[in-house]
Amino acid sequence: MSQRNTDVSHQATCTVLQVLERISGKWSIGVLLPAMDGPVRFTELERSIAGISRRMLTLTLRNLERDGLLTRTVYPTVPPKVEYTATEMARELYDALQSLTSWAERNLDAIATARETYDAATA
Amino acid sequence: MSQRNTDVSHQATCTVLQVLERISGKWSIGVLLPAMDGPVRFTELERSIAGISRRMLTLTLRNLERDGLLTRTVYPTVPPKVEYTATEMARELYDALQSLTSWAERNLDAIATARETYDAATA
DNA sequence: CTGGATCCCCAGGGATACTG
DNA sequence: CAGTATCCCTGGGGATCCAG
Repeated sequence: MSQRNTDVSHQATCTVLQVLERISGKWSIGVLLPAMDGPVRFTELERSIAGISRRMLTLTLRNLERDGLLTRTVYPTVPPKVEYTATEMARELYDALQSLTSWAERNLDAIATARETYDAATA
Repeated sequence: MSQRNTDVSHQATCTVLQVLERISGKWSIGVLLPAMDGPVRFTELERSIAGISRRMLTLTLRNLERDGLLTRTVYPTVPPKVEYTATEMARELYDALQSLTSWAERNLDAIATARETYDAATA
C-alpha cells in the first residue's frame, strides 16, 4: 500500500478538479440546464438566462459543445436556425450535480450562520 | 403553475452555483481533502499540496473556515502550532462530490475524444 | 511555525459595434 | 437569427519579503 490514502485522495482531487474546470465558469450550468428538456435555440437561451451577454453565451456554448456536453444543429435556412441539445453525458452530469444541490439546500443556513459568526469574531 | 419548469431550474441553478463558488478556487478541494482524516497542521498541508503558495494556502484556509467547512485550533505554544480539521458539513460535501468524481471517471475518455473530434473539425 | 503585507500579471468576463 | 470582433477592466492567484 501507499502511505495512507494520500495517493487515492490526490487522484480523486484531480478528477474532481477536471469536472469543476469543465462546469465552472459563470454560465456553464445556466446554459446547460435549459438544454436538458430538449432542443433550445440561441435566442431562447439568451432570453431565459438573465444577465448573459451574446459573447459569453456563444463562448459557453462552444466550450460545452467541445466537451461533448451539447450538440449543435444548424438548419441552413434564412434566417438561420440553430438548436442546442444536452447529450446523455450532460444529463448524467446533471444527475451527479443533484447531490451537490441537496447538500447546499441542507447546509445553506449553517453556512450563513458560520459566516456571520466568523465575520463578527474577525471584526 | 409557472411556465414549464423554468422556475425550478432557476432555483436549482442558483443553489448549485453557490456550492460551486464555495469550492471553486484552485485549491479549495485540495486543501479540504487532507483535513478529512483528522487534524492537519499548516506545514503538513503546505508540503502535501504540490504547487501551492503560502499565501494561497492561508487564503483558502480562511475561506473554508469562514464557511464552516474547517475548524482552526491554535495551540499557544512556541513555536506556534495550528491544526485544521474538516467539519461534519465538509465530510458530507465530500460525499456529495463522490458522484461527480465517478461521473468524471466514467466520462473522461468520452470528453477527450469529443475534444479531439471538435478540434479536428474546427481546425 | 504560521502567517500578513505588497506588488504584479493574466485570463475570464462585460460592453459595444458589426455581419452573413 | 446567430453569431464575430474589439476594447477594457476586474480580481484570482503567483512571487517575494516581513513578523510574532
